[in-house]
Amino acid sequence: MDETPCSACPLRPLPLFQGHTPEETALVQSLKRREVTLPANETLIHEGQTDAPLYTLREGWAFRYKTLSDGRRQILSFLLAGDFIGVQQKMADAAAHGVDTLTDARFCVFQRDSLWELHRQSPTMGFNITWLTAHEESLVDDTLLSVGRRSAEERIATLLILLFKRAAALQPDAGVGGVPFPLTQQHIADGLGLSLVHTNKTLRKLERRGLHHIADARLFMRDVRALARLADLWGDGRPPQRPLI
Amino acid sequence: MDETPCSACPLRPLPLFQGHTPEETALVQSLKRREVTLPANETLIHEGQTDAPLYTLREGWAFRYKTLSDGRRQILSFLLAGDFIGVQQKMADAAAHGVDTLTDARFCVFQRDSLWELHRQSPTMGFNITWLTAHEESLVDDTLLSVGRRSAEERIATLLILLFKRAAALQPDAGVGGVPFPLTQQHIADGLGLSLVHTNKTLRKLERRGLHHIADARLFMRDVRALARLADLWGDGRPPQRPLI
DNA sequence: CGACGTGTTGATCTCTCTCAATTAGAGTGG
DNA sequence: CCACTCTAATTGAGAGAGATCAACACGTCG
Repeated sequence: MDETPCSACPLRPLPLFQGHTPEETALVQSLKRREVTLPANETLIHEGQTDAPLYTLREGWAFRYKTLSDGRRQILSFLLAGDFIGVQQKMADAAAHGVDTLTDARFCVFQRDSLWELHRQSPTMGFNITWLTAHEESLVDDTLLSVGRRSAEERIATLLILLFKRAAALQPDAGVGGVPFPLTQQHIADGLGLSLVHTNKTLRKLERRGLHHIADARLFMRDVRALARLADLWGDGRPPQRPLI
Repeated sequence: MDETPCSACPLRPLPLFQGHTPEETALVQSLKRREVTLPANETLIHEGQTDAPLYTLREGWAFRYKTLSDGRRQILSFLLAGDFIGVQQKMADAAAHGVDTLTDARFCVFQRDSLWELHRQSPTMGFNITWLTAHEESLVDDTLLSVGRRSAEERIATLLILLFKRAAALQPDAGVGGVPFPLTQQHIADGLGLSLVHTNKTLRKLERRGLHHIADARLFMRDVRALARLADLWGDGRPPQRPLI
């Protein structure tokens, strides 16, 4: 219906999408099939679904997840505007992951074989895809480090910092007045491998200490330094210290 | 020195590498710089190193990992012959991961920009790279599900099954006499977000129950069904049950 | 108004961690 | 051949972070 052409995509001004030639934009446009909008808390891709098309998240928040047969759920990553969805879906000998929305969301839909067409017709775009895929993986790597080796406090501090960064990068003012934060505590718990109750208690503890504040689906960072210290994160570049012991 | 040409690469007969044309093989050969061999328990890529070249693991086992500044380590994935190393390294705003060998290992070394050359000169190969990268991520996804939501017993069962599958796929007899298993219990612990002691106790419990057996760096599966039940894994395709509650 | 989803808090319970000690093998040097 | 050292595996005991159970508060909505 009221679909935006790729050439006027609101995501184009973002740093990530700089440098696309008009031809490349036209190519993407030609592969795009349609757009879909979904309300919050709906399923875009069902777990185990194998024939899902390729999506791009144009607006809103979503997340990828896997569940065990008894219902335990692990959120694998959160998806923000500009993220790719479904590259991993292809040819899974292991069952794939599901994708649900966190907010009302709008997706661009591409045919499954667009991935190949993109590679074939534009090596540059193809290269970008691998880069994006690799980058996606590095997000999961970070989460795995958290879930595997950080305490609850540290995990939450890490999540807040990383999500804040990503959300702030999407808005011009870089988040001075806070950034959108549509996750419920259940989502945080499922993203960090914690129970809902313990997530709540830890979140409250950090908030009471004045490290952050969450209200009306917005996240405010009150003491990034303290959070970063907790998270054992140093913006860019790790300090030159090696394991001390 | 005694380097094998790509056309005679021992990995070529594997299903993953079928279907490469002679031209594609020649292209890879032209981008290959050299080979390196490393003894067991050595570092191929240091954590935080940003200028690492691209590698292919030709023979042996290795693993990717991240550590916190106090020494806590999380193994992100295990690498077997045929695996790609270093695609994620590029342009990391977060510090990258390290790569260590588990056994004596042999790597093929490619220039950093080979990734781009490959895309430019052969869309097919470029497409394969994204596919491989996406597949790598799905391995990490699986581990994240384990570490986030499975109990110690379940995690170990899952790891044994998945590693057995991968190792068996690399040998003609499909692992009837067991497969190589060069991990120490510390590696298992670091790969599953467990402590060494608890890993040992859980491993022994499963072994005493007759589910598996590890000896002389080899893994024998004694009761795959029981392990799969524990792991909540069903070979291919998830049973049609939805979360029950 | 009752039902529901989300957040909050207190009280147990338990899985897993940490600490400590021992065993077994491989390698080294005398 | 035998101390000596190192690494990996093993086992017991006690401690603790986080899970589970149970209530309750609050806002939204049909």
